[in-house]
Amino acid sequence: MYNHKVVERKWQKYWAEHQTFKTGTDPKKKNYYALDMFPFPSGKGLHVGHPEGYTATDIVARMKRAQGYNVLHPMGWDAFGLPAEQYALKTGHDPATFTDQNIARFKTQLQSLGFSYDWDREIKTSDPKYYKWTQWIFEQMYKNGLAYEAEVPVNWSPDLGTVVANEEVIDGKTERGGFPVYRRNMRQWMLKMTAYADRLLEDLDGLNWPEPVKEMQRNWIGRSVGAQITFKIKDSDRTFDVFTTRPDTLFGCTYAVLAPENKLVKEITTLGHQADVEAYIKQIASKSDLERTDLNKDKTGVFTGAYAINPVTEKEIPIWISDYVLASYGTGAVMAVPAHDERDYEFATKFNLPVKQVIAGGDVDKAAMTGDGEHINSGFLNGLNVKDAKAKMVDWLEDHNLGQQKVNYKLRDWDFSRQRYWGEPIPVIHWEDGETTLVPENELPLLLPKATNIKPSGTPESPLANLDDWVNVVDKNGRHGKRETNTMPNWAGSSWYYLRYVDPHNDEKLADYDLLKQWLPVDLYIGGAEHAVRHLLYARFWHKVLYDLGVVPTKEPFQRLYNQGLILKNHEKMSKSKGNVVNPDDVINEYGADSLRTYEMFMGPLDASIDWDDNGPASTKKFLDRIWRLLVNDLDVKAVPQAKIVDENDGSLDQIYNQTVKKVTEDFEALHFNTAISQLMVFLNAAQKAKTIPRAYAEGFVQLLAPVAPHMMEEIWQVLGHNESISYAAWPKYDPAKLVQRQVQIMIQVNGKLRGHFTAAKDTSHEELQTQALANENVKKFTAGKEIKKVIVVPNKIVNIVAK
RNA sequence: GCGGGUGUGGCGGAAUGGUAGACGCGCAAGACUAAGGAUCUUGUGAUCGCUUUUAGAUCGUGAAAGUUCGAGUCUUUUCACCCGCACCA
Repeated sequence: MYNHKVVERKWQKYWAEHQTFKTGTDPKKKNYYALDMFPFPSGKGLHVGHPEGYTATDIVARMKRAQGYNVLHPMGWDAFGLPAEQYALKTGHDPATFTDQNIARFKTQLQSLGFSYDWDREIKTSDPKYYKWTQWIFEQMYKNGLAYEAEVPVNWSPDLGTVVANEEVIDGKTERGGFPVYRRNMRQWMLKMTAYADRLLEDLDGLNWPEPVKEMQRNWIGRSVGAQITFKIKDSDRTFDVFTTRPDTLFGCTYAVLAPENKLVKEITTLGHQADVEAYIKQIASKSDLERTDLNKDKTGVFTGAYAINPVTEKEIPIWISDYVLASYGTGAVMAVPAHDERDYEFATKFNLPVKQVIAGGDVDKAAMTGDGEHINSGFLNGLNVKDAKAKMVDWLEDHNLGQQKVNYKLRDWDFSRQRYWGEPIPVIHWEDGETTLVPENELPLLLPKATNIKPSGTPESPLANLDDWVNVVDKNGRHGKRETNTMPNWAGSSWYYLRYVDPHNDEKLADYDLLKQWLPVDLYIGGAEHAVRHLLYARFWHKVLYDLGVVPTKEPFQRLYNQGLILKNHEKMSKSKGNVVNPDDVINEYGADSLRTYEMFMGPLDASIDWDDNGPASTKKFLDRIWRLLVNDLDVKAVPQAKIVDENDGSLDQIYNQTVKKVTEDFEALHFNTAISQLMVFLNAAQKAKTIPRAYAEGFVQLLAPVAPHMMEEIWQVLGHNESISYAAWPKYDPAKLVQRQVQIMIQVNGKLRGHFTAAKDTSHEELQTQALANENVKKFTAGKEIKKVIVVPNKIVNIVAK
């Protein structure tokens, strides 16, 4: 009987001792880079969702090795970040120790699944040897004007004691922990991601990624073309700019709205309105983002008392403030055209502001008219449609120096500061004379100091601010300075880790350029869809920056991306609180890693979210055990059953074997593991029924299954008489000549309904098929007394008789 | 509200416009057994029919319409669920 506990341990040991999965460097071979999204080593250990994506890449990696590729298949740890720090705070642990313990546990678990990682290339983002280069990349960005400090509106989470990026705010709450987020201005380090907006958008087109992910990134970047228009303020030499996608409606602009956070607000508010405006701003500031969105239906705002001049009508329009105008998009000010914008319409209706229709159609007494139409009340635009009017208005604005065409993005610069301890220190010193300098490159890494009190300070300073010895520095001229106390967000380390795997021990560079040239871009990258925007956008951004610096040879990091689905339990996400978590350790213990791997690949399409079936691993174990019994002698487990596994080929399995080789190879390549395994089951069923199995077919079958269930297949491979690991045995090939069926089943339809069938030799002529079909007894019943109008013959498939 | 996706047996799921339900789970019957939760064999969409065997008939891929000799697959409308974005001017 097959004992998975003994055999799995045996081969895991063998692989480690023989360095079976050391990355190949044979210059004669092609290279293949199969990458998993590295995990954040949480305290909970691996859950059953992790092995799904990991098994998928492992299968491809193993197949590629057998197909003669050098394969880079690494694993590492996304070790910095809030969850570890939160947990450490709660339990009084040091996050470094705690993280290392978690890593050790994760690694043991991953190894027990038999993944073919090259563990010599293991990395962790919290390792100074690693984050030295994270800091180095930051410094390059700073030198190139891509990292800058600014007072910006941020998402502040008092509960976490830090700001979070826009991308980390879900429904007005923090992604981690679900805490409320408040808007406030803070001095932050920003990365100028917007400078790459167009390239991030354009280069999506060439990527082999799921279309929904590309679409999400496009939406997130949110490019829109419009005009920036300058408005003068009445009785003042001040002006402000607005961004609009509808410059054609400028004649209909009857008021303007500034975001409450707009700096201009204080300056223009007239004496009589100061109290109102201040009260409103205060009210807005005390509301979380969530509360602000909840107020969606009901628009709020106050009049500033100031007026602007509509540049085209030269009429006075009131300036209001309202939180429906976002400070962080465009210019933080809008021109309101209530007749042709739903939001403006709602606001104007509520506050009794004038509505002026400038495009014919609709009924602006009832609702805003946002469609296309002929311009009216619009001077030189009258009679034009929207498209032409836009162009003409932009020309007019440019001629009069009042505005120009402008492209805007929803994408914001990346808020790169966290007021927390467990992250990469930002290598910057602020000097007493106001100068800001980088920590010199030869002094990197700037180590994260050991600290006992890592509680968030609740202020814009991180806990590092309390470490006087660390914070205070003096240069050789006696000038005093303070280190930057903000740390990097945990997306920093994960934005370039795939580069480090290529050359993980290099002390001179983040990775050797020639090696990067050999391995990039990543051929296959599999991970969860939750990273569709954030991680993948950040990584692409960093990659492009490094490309411009000549550090990496490609424009894009990941050529082919695939998202694995979730594994559900009773149609719900698994979670501790629901008590429906399946622990892979238990499954491995009872059924073996091979059974778990096979089940997770068999359960359905890789990208679908599918319910976990408690019988699943048992069923795949049954399948694997049937293979074992078929190929290994019951009495002497070191030999094959001689009567069954023979050197002669009686031809009975020819067709199905060759079909299986073809389908499994193609399906693995396409990541259709469920249908590949199903085909292997079909072959096994046929092989069990066959009198004998040619040894070559038995071996080929074992090879095809080896990427999925490597431990048992290694063992059987050995029983079949091989001394070397199955990993590099050349991948089976199929003989196209043997795929062809001699006999085919021809289905007969009458008026599109199936009425019978017969067997015919392949490539029987049209006429012959038609004659045979019409002669069928059951068919005659349905054609009797009817006129045969037409007979459609699809060779080797079907005959359809149209009778009336 | 906008964008994207998915709807197929009791369940997970297969099906280049050409035999719907491959493969597996579950279930049922039988065999081997002291026993079986092991293993093997057979059956398994619904309804009817046949029930001595072999056939066979009607319906059936969320719903409705359309294109076609022929639609799970293509088109339109609609419903449900899931994911993403959510005042982006």
